[in-house]
Amino acid sequence: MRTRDRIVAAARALFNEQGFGAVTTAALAAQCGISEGNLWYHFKTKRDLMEAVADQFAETIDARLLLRPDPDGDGIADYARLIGALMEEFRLFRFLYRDQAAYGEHAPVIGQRAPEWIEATFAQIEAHLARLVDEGQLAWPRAGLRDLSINATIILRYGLEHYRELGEPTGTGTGAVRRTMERHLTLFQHALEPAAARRLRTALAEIAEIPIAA
Amino acid sequence: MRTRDRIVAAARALFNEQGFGAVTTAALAAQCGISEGNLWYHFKTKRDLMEAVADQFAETIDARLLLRPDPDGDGIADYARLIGALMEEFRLFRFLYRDQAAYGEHAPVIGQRAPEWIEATFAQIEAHLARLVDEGQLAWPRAGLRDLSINATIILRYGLEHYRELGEPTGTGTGAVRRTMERHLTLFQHALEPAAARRLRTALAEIAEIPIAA
DNA sequence: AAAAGTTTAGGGTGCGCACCCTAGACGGGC
DNA sequence: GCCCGTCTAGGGTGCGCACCCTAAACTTTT
Repeated sequence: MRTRDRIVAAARALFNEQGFGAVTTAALAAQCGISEGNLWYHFKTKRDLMEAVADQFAETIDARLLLRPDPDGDGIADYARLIGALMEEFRLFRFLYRDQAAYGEHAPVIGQRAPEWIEATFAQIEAHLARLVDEGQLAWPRAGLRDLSINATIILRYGLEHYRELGEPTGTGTGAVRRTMERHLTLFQHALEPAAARRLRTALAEIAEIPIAA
Repeated sequence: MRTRDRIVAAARALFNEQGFGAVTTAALAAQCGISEGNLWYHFKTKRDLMEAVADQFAETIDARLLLRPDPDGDGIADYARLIGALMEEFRLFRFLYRDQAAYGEHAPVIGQRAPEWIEATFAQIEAHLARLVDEGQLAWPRAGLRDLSINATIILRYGLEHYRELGEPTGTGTGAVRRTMERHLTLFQHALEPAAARRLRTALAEIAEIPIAA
């Protein structure tokens, strides 16, 4: 891996743990096992580094937003795939999801595009849920799918913070990701066809075991 | 109002807007219309000031946690009262609710008590919802009330951030508070007796108009 | 082998910020 | 009038941090 990429990855991880402001360039250089001078060779300012992370964030979101329910596929599997991708994103860029509006100042791409991303995410989830309704796996009024999508997004997104504040560990392997996904299921599991509910639960449990690209 | 109290109130408001770290003591003094020296007369360190705000936070939560559904009262009114108190708290101490775990380092009371507060909040909401079930106003399985309470807490709590990120104004008078409360209603309004749903909606709308102690 | 790119080590700067210090002014209570 | 508490003004310090600089060493590419 190129040094520059290693720096961006380490920065993202440290920002997730401590927040952007609390991570010193000295600590970051040490984490990468490089000299601070080398950090400055690759990035002119700390803000440039933030923008590199933000660009990755944008790319990740753009790629995820391409996910669509397959018309000839399996709605449950497609939905699980989407939720898995979302959770991965929330974890990879946790500091940005913790207080995204505040980072808009540091990285213009975020400030400009956050609203559109959020709306597109709701629409994406809604499309997947609508597929479940079409397949007879979910009994939910069409008019209520948007609200369900929004609520699901909020629950998934803030789930890890929720467990963190309860004093529970939230890192990989702790079960927090699985619990977060299960929590979001409580929004609509009563309206799922029982076998579909079981399949979805199983699919999400498998996804929860996949470690993220640290 | 005593200067010390004015300082604490101004600090809380500025921390809500900018976060603790981004508020300089110089800016705070200016906001209070006092000299910086006077700020240091009242508080030895910035952290002492943080702790004063945190103490208020703790008191507010402890007082709110005393709210109980009145056995001889009206479940809907009691529930609205609780939700109103919660929303007020989320707004008064918005910065602490934005990233509460991170503030545990600055103010020990938060770090030590956050888990217990959160659990108590769930139980409180659950008790109020159970009352609605008992009164026949809400059709919800008793076993599902805890999940509903948790989800409601998360939605209410992060609702303002949600609108903020959509680029919508969230201050007093913008309708964001009302929309947040309505959003949480989408979790269970389909299970509310129709007249009860209308009454609750009306009660929450009235609460949303009450400005918070700036 | 030479050129280009990357990295190190070690010194440094400038700035922002929390906080200190001091003498004196002012206001309220006795 | 005295005492005490509160506040001001204006000067300051020390520290943490992002970032700079430079020569040399090392690695990769041509």
